[in-house]
Amino acid sequence: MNIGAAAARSGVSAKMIRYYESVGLIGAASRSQAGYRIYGDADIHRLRFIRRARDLGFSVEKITALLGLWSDKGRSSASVKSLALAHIDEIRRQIGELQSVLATLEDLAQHCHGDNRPDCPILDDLSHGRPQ
Amino acid sequence: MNIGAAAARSGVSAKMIRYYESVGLIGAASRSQAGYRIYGDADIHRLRFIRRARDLGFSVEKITALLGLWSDKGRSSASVKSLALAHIDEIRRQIGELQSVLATLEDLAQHCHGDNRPDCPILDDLSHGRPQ
DNA sequence: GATGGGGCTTCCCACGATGGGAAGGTCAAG
DNA sequence: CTTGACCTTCCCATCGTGGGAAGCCCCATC
Repeated sequence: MNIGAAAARSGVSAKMIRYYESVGLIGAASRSQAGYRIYGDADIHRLRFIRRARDLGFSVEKITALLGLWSDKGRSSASVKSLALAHIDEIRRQIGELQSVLATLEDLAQHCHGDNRPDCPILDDLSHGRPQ
Repeated sequence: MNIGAAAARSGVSAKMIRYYESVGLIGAASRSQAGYRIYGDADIHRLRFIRRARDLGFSVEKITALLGLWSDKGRSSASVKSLALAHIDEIRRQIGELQSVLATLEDLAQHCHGDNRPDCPILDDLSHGRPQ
């Protein structure tokens, strides 16, 4: 299977497959006589794993660790879980930050009458760091 | 005031002040005879505005629009509010995505016993796209 | 007046993950 | 054999930020 077919079957673009190879997330694919990369079912499986993990927000670096645990038959589920929990904490932190920003903006927008007058608490806040 | 002092007083690094100038977010600063950038209180004010807006997650592009409205005495608060509301929607969307990912990960982590056995629903999900 | 240290300048590079595109080789169908 | 789709490598761009080098400038201290 060429890289295009592998991309279609894995949901990872050809561009990204080459990129993942360049950063060592997947090993160098074997090549045809013409130099085309050749992939098998195991590669598709691995690429789908990567795709799913990316969708869940894991960085390439974290996925490297996950892939190591995935292929390590003797690993403990505890080590996988700790990676997942760390990621969960990170996401919770991001959500918290966004919610804080959101609350500020909602508050500002609520106090902005939004008509044709130029007075605007939003700009006042941006300008002075404090409402009014 | 030189760029270092302006950075200290605005909370925007000297690097970023030069960057904002290069992308047109702030005008080119006047220069001393030696070529040093010179800033005044109005510039500090503008930089603080930018800093605050960045903290609230506005992109440089959006800040360009906000700055335009800020300096336009005849603008309506409605136009500012619509920018803010669009940003609010964007943040809500981001929070929603993160919450969806979080729910998935929490579910997976909850079903991973996290002991020394190798069975791990997290890796199973990443591997097959569906638990088990 | 010389010297040193810190600040300023511009320019290049890096991040992370992704896409775009050019130039050139290859394959398969007609 | 031609044509079009596919593959290769290489470079560039994104977005906002930081690091660092080479070279000039300013001020204080000796």
